[in-house]
Amino acid sequence: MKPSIPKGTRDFLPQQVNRRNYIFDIIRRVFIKYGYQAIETPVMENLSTLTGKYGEEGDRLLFKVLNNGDFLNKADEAALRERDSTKLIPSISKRGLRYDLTVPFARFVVMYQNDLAFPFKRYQIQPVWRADRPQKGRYQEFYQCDVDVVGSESLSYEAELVQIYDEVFAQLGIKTVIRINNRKILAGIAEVAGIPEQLVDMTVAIDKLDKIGIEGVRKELTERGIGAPAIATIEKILAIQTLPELEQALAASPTGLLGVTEIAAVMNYLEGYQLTNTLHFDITLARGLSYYTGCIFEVNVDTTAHPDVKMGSIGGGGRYADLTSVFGMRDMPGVGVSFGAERIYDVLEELQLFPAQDAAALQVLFIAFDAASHRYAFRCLNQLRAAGINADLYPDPVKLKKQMKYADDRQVPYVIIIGDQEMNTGQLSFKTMANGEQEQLTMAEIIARF
RNA sequence: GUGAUUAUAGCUCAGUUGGUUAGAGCGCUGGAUUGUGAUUCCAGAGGUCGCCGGUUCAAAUCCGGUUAGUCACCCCA
Repeated sequence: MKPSIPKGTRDFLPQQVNRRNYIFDIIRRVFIKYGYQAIETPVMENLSTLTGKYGEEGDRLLFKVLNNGDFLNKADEAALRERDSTKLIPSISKRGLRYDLTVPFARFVVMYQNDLAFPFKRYQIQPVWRADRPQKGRYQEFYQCDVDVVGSESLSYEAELVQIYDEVFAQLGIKTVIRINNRKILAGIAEVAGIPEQLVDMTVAIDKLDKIGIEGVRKELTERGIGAPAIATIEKILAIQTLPELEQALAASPTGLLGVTEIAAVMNYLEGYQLTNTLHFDITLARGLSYYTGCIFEVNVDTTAHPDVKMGSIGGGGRYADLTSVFGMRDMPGVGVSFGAERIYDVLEELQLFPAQDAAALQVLFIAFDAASHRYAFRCLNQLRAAGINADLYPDPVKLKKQMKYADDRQVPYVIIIGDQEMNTGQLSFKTMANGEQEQLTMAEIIARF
């Protein structure tokens, strides 16, 4: 049979795994430094935990897991007869693959509320699954790196998350623009424009501004049934750049003013803190139609510093007033952000920012001529490993050519060749692959080289 | 859910208006070289042209269907 893997999934070669771990390690270390703790949740959740949390589109993109056993015998007869898949699902599938890390986290918080200390600061780096049609940079299985704090409304956490973004991308060497806005400001705009009940329509349209331009947004707003006077008001406010001007424009909306105050408070926390990346208040940032209620964030590659990189957002998040009420626990506010690890990988690759020397790589390969020197080499190998040097021994004393070729394929920087001569003198042939130079060194001298 | 596009050697791909035995590069195996990789030279192995059907004297090539991949839209990371 011809081997293959499911659509939208990927295998990772050793180099790719090392590079992915490089990204995850940086992110993880920063999370830990800021006091966040790791949790993990199962790949599968009860389907009832997942359905209805991501909208109609989200339900369609959920991977459902077929029940074990004689599931058809227990299937909904009527739905089966009508060939109604949607109606049939509950009776044949009770589990699904997690769609994101936020909903499982909400479930987790409710289940362990008595064991957690609030504010609870958690991070989670795990794969999620979506039955979307795959395309460039989008997969059915991909990793999310989420960091959230729940149980506090303090805006100092918003400031802290900006610092986390800043520090991670500084360490990765990517210049980014961290954009910040506030849902309450968007609500204020809708109020001032006289269309408070069409807030969602307005946000969805504004969110596309980068992509479709002001003309496109105008068209989209019109299509969504928003009148010309309201559109004019919206456009006028979207052009505003500074907080004081915005305060004036939103004077009629207490919610809008609160949003402005919140942004100012976050900026205030960050005053005097030296950011490596650009923090930019962007009134046009909207972040889709998700559950955010306060500050929202999005991170993009700085196109001034990296003009050739064409990449969507590489991170985003925001504050939500109530994470857990769908699971019966009220008044649990939180704020969190996510890192788009898959996209960050692509950016680092394009900018050639991955470290050249791979920490996990093999450093030395032993090569032997015959059975006796192979046994001798095995003991030398143990000494190198005991000294903490990544070392390996070719498994058989076959032709040198074959062993050397393996060393080359493994891209090992040094080879130690052992034969009669070396065993008798204790002076091993230590070869530097890059230039082909060979030296006669004792084990002690070799270990001292690393 | 909508649309476009691709499928030929292990991999990446050529293959003319349909016409002899389907090619290249890389990789693989052996040799030049029984103590040396990457470099050089020589030789060799390796293909049911995704699958099913149709047109034709003749199909990798044209037509229909089908499966799978890729890309874009919707949405999203």
